[in-house]
Amino acid sequence: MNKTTIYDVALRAKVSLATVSRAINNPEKVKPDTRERVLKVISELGYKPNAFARGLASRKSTTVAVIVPDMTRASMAEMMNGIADIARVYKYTMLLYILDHDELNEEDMLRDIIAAQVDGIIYLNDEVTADQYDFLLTMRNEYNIPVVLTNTVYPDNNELPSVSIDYEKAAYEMTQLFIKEGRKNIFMVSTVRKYMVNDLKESGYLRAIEEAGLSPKIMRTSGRVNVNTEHFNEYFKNHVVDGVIAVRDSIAVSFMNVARANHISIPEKISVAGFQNTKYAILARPQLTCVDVPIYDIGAVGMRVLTKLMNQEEVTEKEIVLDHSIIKRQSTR
Amino acid sequence: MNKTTIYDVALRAKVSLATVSRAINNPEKVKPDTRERVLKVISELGYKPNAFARGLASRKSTTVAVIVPDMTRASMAEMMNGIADIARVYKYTMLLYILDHDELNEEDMLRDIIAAQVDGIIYLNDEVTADQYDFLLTMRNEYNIPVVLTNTVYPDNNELPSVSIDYEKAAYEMTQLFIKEGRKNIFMVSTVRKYMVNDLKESGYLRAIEEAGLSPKIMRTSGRVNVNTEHFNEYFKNHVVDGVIAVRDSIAVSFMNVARANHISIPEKISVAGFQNTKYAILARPQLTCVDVPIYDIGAVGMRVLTKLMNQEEVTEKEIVLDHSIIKRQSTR
DNA sequence: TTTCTTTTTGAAAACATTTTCATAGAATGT
DNA sequence: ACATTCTATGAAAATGTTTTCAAAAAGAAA
Repeated sequence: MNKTTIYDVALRAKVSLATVSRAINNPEKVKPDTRERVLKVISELGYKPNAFARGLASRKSTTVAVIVPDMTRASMAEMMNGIADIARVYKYTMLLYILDHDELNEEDMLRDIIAAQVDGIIYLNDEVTADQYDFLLTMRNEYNIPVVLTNTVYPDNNELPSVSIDYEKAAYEMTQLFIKEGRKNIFMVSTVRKYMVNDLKESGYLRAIEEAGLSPKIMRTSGRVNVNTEHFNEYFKNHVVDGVIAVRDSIAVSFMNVARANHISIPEKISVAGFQNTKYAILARPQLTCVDVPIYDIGAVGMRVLTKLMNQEEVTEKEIVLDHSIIKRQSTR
Repeated sequence: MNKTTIYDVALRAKVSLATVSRAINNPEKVKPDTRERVLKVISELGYKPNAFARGLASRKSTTVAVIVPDMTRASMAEMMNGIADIARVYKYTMLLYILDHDELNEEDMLRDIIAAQVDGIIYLNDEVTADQYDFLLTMRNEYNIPVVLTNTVYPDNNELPSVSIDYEKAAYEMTQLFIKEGRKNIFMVSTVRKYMVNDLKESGYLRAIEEAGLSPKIMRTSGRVNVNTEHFNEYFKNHVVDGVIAVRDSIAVSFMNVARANHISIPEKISVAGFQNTKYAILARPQLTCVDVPIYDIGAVGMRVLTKLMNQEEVTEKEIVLDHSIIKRQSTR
């Protein structure tokens, strides 16, 4: 068992506890030779301060809460990697809260998070409900815990810092691309369930369509593959279509499958594009044109911003927008 | 700020700290009416014990370390969901350790984990190196922290409990299926990099092939899509093939793409199958036959076993094997 | 030197719990 | 009614740090 405490170190280095503690946390406050002596003993003994005692005494945890609605969403894993890499650099530990079927049981979680005394919260979601936003605001304002949103923006309120891309613009550009290709009947395939980011994509699409004097056509389907396959078959029987921009890669691929089944060639008859640049896009045939979202970077930058906030450093930008790009592949011409 | 401490509760309920603590942690040791009175005050005040003080005093953390090699592997997310759901039920908090490029920096992590005083460790990986296994054994044997492996087994040593499926058998069955279809030149496409689970799949494949008196053909490729596409083109120019069993869905899909590009029809000419039953399998055309691995359950059961171990309950089975099934789709006939 | 700052250090308090030990009171047995 | 066991409670110790405050040591200024 690891029983090495700060006492052991102090004893062996012939200094007091206070000095050991300082040697670790405020090295500049202890004379160079004693500091070195202490540090040497620490490494000899393999001493590591007990996280609980430390947290209790300092009222700091060097822990951040990572709140995730649903791990299975494709973007989450990559974003987590970004967060983890930065957290490692700054020596933060991650406490993971996966929401229960998207339910944020505020009572419980609030208590948990308070009890854990996390130093910061990073919220990973393409969607924030008003309740959830309120909850996060409470955490920040009442409990003084910095909060960063990644891959989301909350409309009409940028009180909480966020890191994302400009989804509106991305959709706008993608739509323009379709228009330049001469497409006239461009559909946006969005989700039935409302997501903030999808709203942004829709409005970018609408802006481009209106500018071009075309008529907007938004179809909403389920994110579930087997459901939307049926739905596509039904829907496009009655509609003329020569372009489809889906809010997710997987939906785009799903549409391409339906098109192939109906012997409609892509991209000759219909151009198709998606969002995110996942593995689905590359494995699909034809390979899918899509908006590349720098998901890893969003996580990494989000965590970096959080470290700044936790150290009371000034954060100049509240709403950080990273660059996206459009990756042209074979599903458009 | 949340300043409600156990003192406030004690004062208001007119009992001592000890009683409050007991009312929370050992309800049976306090008289029903006092208990109720205390609990009532607790909820009135919204009191939640400080996790640090609690951890410090009790030397327990109700926290488990979840060690993940790389979040982006498709199975991780779903497994995490399983773990999280069970952790929630048993009120455990998850500390997430994502390895740095698969490197387990033992020194650091060991210290971290010790310092955090986690009550248990759950290790998510389809691969455990000897070093990593030693590390985990140390944690268990020297520091008395229970460890559970999920989706892995370590050959020739089942000291540490594990939860997985029988990959050997699954591969064996899949290969038999191909043989029954009359396939003679069945390839197993595995990874260049060695993974324990892939070794198991290979040996299941070999067993079936040998039983049938066919000659085994194992090809190893990269997991990276763009790399293996090239590789497939090259390799199968010089080989007769009528069956391909890939160790991952994505590799199988990747192979199907190459086959299509070469106008080889699936499943007429070649049967193809994968492992895991991911979304790739469903989005692919033809849809992919594959082994369904109950990934969520593996996580959930793993976590459940860990809770038992943490509570010193007896765990009868050390090596838990969950059921798999073969899902037949259009890529086999 | 002597005095005044500044730096470095240690003693002790604070952090918020759980747990041990002792004791008062209630319940049980005789 | 008395002795004995059991139950419910509180006082105080223990957990392992950080931080405050005061004092000692060192350095600078006179």
